[in-house]
Amino acid sequence: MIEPACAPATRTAPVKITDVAAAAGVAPMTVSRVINTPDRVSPETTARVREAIDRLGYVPNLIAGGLSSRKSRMVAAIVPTIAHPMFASVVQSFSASMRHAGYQVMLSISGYEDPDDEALFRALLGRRPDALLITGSGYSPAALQMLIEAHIPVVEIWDVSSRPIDMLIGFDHAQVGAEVAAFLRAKGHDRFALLAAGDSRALARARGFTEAVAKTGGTIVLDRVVPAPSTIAAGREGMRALLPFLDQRCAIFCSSDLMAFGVVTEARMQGVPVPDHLAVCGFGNFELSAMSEPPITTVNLEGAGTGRSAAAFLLRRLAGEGPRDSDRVQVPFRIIERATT
Amino acid sequence: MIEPACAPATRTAPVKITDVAAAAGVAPMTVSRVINTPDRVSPETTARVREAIDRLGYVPNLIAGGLSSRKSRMVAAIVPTIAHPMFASVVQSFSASMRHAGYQVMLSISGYEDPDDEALFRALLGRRPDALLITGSGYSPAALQMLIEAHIPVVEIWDVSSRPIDMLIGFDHAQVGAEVAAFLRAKGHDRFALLAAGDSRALARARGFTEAVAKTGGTIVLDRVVPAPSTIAAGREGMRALLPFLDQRCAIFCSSDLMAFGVVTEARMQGVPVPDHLAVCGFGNFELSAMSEPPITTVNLEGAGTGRSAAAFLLRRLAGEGPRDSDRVQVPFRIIERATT
DNA sequence: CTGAAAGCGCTAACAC
DNA sequence: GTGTTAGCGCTTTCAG
Repeated sequence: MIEPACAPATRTAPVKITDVAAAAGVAPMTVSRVINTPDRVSPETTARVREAIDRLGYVPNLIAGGLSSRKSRMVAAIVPTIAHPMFASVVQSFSASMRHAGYQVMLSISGYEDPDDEALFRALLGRRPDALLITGSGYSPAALQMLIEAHIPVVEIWDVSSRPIDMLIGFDHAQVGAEVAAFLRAKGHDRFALLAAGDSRALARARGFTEAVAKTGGTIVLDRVVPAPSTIAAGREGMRALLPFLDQRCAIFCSSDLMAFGVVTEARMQGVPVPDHLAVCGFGNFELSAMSEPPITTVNLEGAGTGRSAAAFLLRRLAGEGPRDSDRVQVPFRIIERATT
Repeated sequence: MIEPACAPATRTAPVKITDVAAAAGVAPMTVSRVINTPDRVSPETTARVREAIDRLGYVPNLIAGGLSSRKSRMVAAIVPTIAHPMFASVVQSFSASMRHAGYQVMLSISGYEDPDDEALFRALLGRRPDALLITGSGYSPAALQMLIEAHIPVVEIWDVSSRPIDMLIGFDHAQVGAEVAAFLRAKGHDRFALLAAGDSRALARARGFTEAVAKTGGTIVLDRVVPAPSTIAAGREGMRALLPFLDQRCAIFCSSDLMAFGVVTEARMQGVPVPDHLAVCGFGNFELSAMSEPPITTVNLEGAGTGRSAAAFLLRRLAGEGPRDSDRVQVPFRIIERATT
């Protein structure tokens, strides 16, 4: 005959610190110490309190504790999407690191065009996160002002901003575009196409690409912008739009590997030889670009590394350390040449 | 000459409800009413209070409010990963729906093998979420007991459990496997291979597939399990492992579209005709399976629909409505036939 | 090492 | 419509 470990739920009220204290015959404060600073309590008392905690199934109310201690042990994170491997891995590694340190992540997926960033920030800051991770720039001055007034550590990722609020882990998207252009130019191309999602970072990469092409005397034969986020379908359509310009050799830079894969796939369908007649470069180094055939040339960014670094930055500040020069870092990116260029 | 809208940060203490009340010449409670129940305050008072709120940049402390009202307006969500389009879209649609209703999502990415689900639940429940979304089964009895004792609405997604805690939106993974087997059998196959990730749901699909194959007199020539999560690379490797068995026609069921894409890609490399010599079926209906060439036969599941439904279920409960029979629903799935079968 | 008192910032419940 | 009082459940601070 198996008896349930706990009495049936006759008591519906959640057990609180005073219940545990009464059961263990100590003051509430002692229960609090057992949980938060165990080394300041005698072993015997600790044992008695622990037993009461287990027996009653006490789960401390961190909300109440946070109000009192003015520490929520929560951090907020804002990303435009998690549908893209890049941001998914940033979020995944960031929340793993934060959770490991005892912080819970409140995630906000803002989308690409944010109608009301002030409302979003209010909803987040109202929960009094101890720190904040935000993606890129493009927020309104009023919204940014709210962040500043919140007086919490903020790390911006994914984009170098002209005026970082606090900490920063990003790179210059225009520079990526310029380097891809230089890379393709060095491979002998002089006719280029551009396939970009309509978000500000992708557009910055496109701009950098266009300018570098112009500077070196190349031509842009097609400059196509599609609504963010980028998709394989957009890549295939883009390739079809490019067909009329393929009377001569050409190189295309896509704002993500998804698009690049779409271009390569459609090129194969249409009988366009890659890379001989059309060179393709993606962005993001997703598993797809490495594992599809032909493997696709792309730009690598350490998504997981960015998430971990962002967590490390915030945790250092949360541990009480002050600002440093090294709080603003450039994430290294590099072109990974594969079979499509 | 442009003056900053706010005075420089001389005051570092965060503004609270009493500050606003003093500035507007009303009681704190009135400020609270302006924010939470505006129709119970006269227009003149409202205007005065609003002005003070804006001028001081007041952001209500929802933590304190929550402690008092015993509502956190936060919900916790646990998913094994967000790296897969399926879960990414569930999380995305779920959090959009919840945010729309004023709830913030605390996201926990548990991974596939959870070493300590009790610690995870404690960390989450300690923040007193108003509701909880969890993925699948596989939690320890002690951990599940914590959920029950939390007395909050819980929705389980993605899996039908033998003993649902509360609400449920899922499907029977073994049944998916069985239906895929029947589908392939009807297409004349009698030799089968299986490529599964090592998580419990993928294994359930594999089991259903195997059993159905056995029942109808087919043969499993290869049954390969790889560590979760599934990847394109695992698909390519799986295909190479299958090569020795391809002296005769064969059909393979993969536990995700990523793997199926890997199989198809490697098959092309190896000169194995798809679907004539090898039929391939994936799972998940990611964009990749629809947009790659050849498009891949797969099983469709409404990820975004699941997230929305889960949110709707929880919101209905949070609005005070009681349990219903319809709180447990089967998500429809269906096989989408494309060019690989 | 342990306890008592006094809040944290807000809202429920009850006056007026 | 508005104000007052009394907590929410915990931790800070200060005494023992």
